[in-house]
Amino acid sequence: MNYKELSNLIYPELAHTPEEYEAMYPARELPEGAKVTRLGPSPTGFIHLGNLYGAFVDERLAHQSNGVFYLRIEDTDDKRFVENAVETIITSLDFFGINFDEGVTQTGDIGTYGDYTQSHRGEIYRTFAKELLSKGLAYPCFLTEEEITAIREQQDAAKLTPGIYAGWSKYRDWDKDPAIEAEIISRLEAGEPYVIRLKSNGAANVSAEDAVRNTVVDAVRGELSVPENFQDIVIIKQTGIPTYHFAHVVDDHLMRTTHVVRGEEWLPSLPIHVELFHDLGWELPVYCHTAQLMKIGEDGNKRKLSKRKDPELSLDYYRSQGYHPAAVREYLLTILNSNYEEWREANPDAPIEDFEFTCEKMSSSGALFDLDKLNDVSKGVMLRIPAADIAAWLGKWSKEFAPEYAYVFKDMNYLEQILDIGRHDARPRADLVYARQIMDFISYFFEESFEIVDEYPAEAAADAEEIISRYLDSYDHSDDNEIWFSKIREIATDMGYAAKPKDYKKNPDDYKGHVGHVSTVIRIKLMGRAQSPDVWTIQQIMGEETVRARLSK
RNA sequence: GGCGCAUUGGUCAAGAGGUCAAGACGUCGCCCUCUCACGGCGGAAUCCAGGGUUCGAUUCCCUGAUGCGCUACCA
Repeated sequence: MNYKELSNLIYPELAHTPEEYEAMYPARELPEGAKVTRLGPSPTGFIHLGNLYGAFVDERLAHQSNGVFYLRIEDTDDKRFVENAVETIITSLDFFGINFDEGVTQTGDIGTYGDYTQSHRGEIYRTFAKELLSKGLAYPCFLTEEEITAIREQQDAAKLTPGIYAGWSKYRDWDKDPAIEAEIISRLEAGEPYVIRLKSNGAANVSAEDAVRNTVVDAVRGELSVPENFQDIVIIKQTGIPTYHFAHVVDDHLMRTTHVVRGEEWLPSLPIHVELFHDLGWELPVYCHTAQLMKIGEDGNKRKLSKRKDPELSLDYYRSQGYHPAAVREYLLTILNSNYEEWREANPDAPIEDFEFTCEKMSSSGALFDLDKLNDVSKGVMLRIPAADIAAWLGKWSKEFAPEYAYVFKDMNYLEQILDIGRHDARPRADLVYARQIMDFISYFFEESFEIVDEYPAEAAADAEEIISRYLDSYDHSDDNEIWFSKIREIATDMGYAAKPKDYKKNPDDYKGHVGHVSTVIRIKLMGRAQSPDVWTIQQIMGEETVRARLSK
């Protein structure tokens, strides 16, 4: 029996030939330089910051080159499937502004290079597996788990590289041994389970410097010298489903992906992909192996973001804390491209799309996620969003994640005024960070959440009652900021406080305290806390009634 | 164990064979100031180690260390 006959025995009837698939999915007609990228999540229903990080690279690369960005569902691991996962993936990415041009959507596939769900593409994978079989570049393998374990033990004992490769699977060279040929045929006919393995051309167990190497250009890391693969890796599992390696090669070729963006954990399997592309006679895509986002583990060491261990890094965490998607995007870009911050400083109001993202500017070592930095970036982003938009966005957030704050949204006009305090000054305030923080920051504006949390300053505590009553007596809601403050000064000096903090600092013995202490007493009575924006402005927004009520309580 | 990738302040990082080794976040101090925030000024803080090449290496080479990853019919 020759290779072709064996391939026909394994896959007797297939709808199309490889050539037909090539014709069905022709090279894309796109403008010069357009990049085709894809996101290929497994439907585990969990997307974290690291996924978003990668998705941004794909999205930017495609969209800034007028290319195509598509979503492919990589569900070749049947054990990991989670219900509704696809919906979760699409909606969470959409929330952060990641939109696909093609591929799987909630209402079916879009585009002519599908099907975009790997589990629906069995026929295609079989066709190309058959192609490899018929050329003697793949073979059926009946090794059982026990046999493989035994092989591994022998290899360990002999200090050889573990795995199935030349010399270890008797099925590899079936064509040279009639007995094995007969065994394969009879087991195939009996319907016994088997996998299809690549019959690698590489030489096994040669030293690192003697290994044959190929040069692959990686857009992030530059030239990579990748050693030749020699492992007979599985391309089609017992279930008939392809492994990632095979699906990646077939899909990215047929879907005409130009740039494969993936995490650096794939670097070690690059040799496999290089061989597969070569065996199928296809051109390699441009690889962009990105560094992983890391975090500090319990042991104080850096480690990869983990789905299991870091639920707080799930995208939902940021949504529920109420980080604005634009802030998360902005932060991601700052760690994605080292020249982004500089660009942003020069173009404070430009849309993010104007920034020219490049793989070359990506770091090849993993960055730690930095919440402080995110918060800082967020302040700047929030400043650029109009108060009305923030108010509306907060309302949506509250409905979904924090209904207990419903009272904040009863009067949207009131809320907008609150959010806008000090934001249009020459040196605007930047104190809005994320929704939960904002709820706390503005809590004193609402009777529902107003409470006295700070104590009067020691310098003025004894006089607090008198300060409040004098203040209330002199209070005129129509005073402008200047008159209002001159009255505070008057109360302060009257009662033995310095009109200027400097005077008090110079001669602390001449005064009980300074005007700041006096105004802090008022601030605490009114806002419940020692720190807040300008008192006069807050009073104007709160309204006379509330001000008088709080002062007289 | 083998293989791969990485290594500049606490964090993110720029950088070139000769620099006072950018900048941002954080931190500390001062200034502005009714508090806070904003803003301004200033400080502390970094080239993993050892060899080699060189007049000179943080930069180039080697070795080691450390971290991360891969070593599945998971992706």
